[in-house]
Amino acid sequence: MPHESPPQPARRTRRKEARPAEMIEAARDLFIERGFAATKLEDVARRAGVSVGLPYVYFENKAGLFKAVVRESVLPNIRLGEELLDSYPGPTDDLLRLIVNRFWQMNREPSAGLPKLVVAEATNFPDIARFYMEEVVMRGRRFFARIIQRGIDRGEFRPVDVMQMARVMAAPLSMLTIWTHSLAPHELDPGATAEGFLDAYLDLVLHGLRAAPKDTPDV
Amino acid sequence: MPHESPPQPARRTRRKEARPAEMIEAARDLFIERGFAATKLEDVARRAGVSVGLPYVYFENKAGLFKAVVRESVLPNIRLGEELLDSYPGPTDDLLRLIVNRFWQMNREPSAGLPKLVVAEATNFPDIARFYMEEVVMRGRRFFARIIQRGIDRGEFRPVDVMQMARVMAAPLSMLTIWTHSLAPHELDPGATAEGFLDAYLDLVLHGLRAAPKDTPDV
DNA sequence: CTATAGAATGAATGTTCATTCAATAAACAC
DNA sequence: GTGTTTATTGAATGAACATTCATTCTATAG
Repeated sequence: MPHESPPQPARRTRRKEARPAEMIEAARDLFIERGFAATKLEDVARRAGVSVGLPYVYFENKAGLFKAVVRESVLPNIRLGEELLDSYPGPTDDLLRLIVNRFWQMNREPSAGLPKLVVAEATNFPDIARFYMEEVVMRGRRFFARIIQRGIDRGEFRPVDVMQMARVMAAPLSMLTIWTHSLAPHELDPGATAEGFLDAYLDLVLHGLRAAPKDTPDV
Repeated sequence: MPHESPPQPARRTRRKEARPAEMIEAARDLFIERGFAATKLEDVARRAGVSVGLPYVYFENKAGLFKAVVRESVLPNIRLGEELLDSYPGPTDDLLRLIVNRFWQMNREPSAGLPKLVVAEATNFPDIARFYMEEVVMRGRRFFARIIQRGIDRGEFRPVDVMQMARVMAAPLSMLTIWTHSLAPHELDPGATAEGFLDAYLDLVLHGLRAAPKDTPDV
């Protein structure tokens, strides 16, 4: 008989640094798909390519892993749009279009399932809910508030209650993200695409905020 | 010693007709609060005032109870707004304001937590997801589409992609409902009320759909 | 008042996991 | 090579929980 197992990555490799991230990623995907309670740690371990016992070396327990998932998945995606907002010189219309485009790209990443997960588990994990409120929700509101304020300051948008309008503007995008990871796979209307939704969203928002209704261009 | 237990409802009463509804209600509240997997049937039974075994007399198992919860909780609240839409004679602006008011009232009922529950469990219960898509989502979209079409037909709203805009218009309301049963209890901004949200929502939508931008009133 | 049907109970069962930890084997020092 | 450290394993443990069903009790008929 010739040699054995050349392509297999050799079980029991020691990679102390890479393990936590790999387990967090595996846990994130399964928690998002099935929810916290319905996810077995054994499945997480299998997907991460480790044994059942290893998560307990790096995390206190299942809840600790969950908290790590939320904390680690939240931070990366936050600064992207904020930089854009600060540097963009053109009209706020176009800025918003650009931001929606970036959002649409981000929405395809696996971590985009987090909002659904957090919403589903908020009651069972109050400290995670608080963390998410501070780090994501409040930050997101301020982000949209700044965009609206920018439009008002430049005379492009009419004056509105900026903080409330920020919440309303964020809502359809949050809903789209949650939707993508829940009911979207069971969509019955072939025309109900994310692109169509975002087009209509921009249409409504830009018309709804526009300052000087002097002309009425089509679409 | 005088008599015993006059106010107690006497354990082991036989009420074949009332039991299912009572267990469904108890299950609904707990499923919404904790999620399906994290809810113990023993807790459901206790809250419904029955023994652990009784749910299995009326439902096949825990999943069967879950499905009954969704099916029973969905139907009641649907026709309310549709009747209003058919009978209302005035401007579509006012009709929408009225509908949002009714929605706001419905949002306080316990069954308003269903969207969050369905979204959270959609992946684990595909047939429930399909049912909900048909009975609630599609119906809701058609409802909003009819409102928009009504406004366009009456010359009050500008022409838009009606089906897409219906989805966008429904999104903030769905989001508010989900929000109420997830992160709202951890709100950090005292000004972030549901009323303020709905005011801004109406403000945005009515300006965003308005047909003839001849004047620019405040508010 | 007694008998019968069937609604309701709750102790018992079996399974499904989260969690533990003694054993194993990479990696590295010498 | 040999010894030491420690990352990793996976069988074993025990608790939690869904589900069952023989028994108990209520309501109603006769």
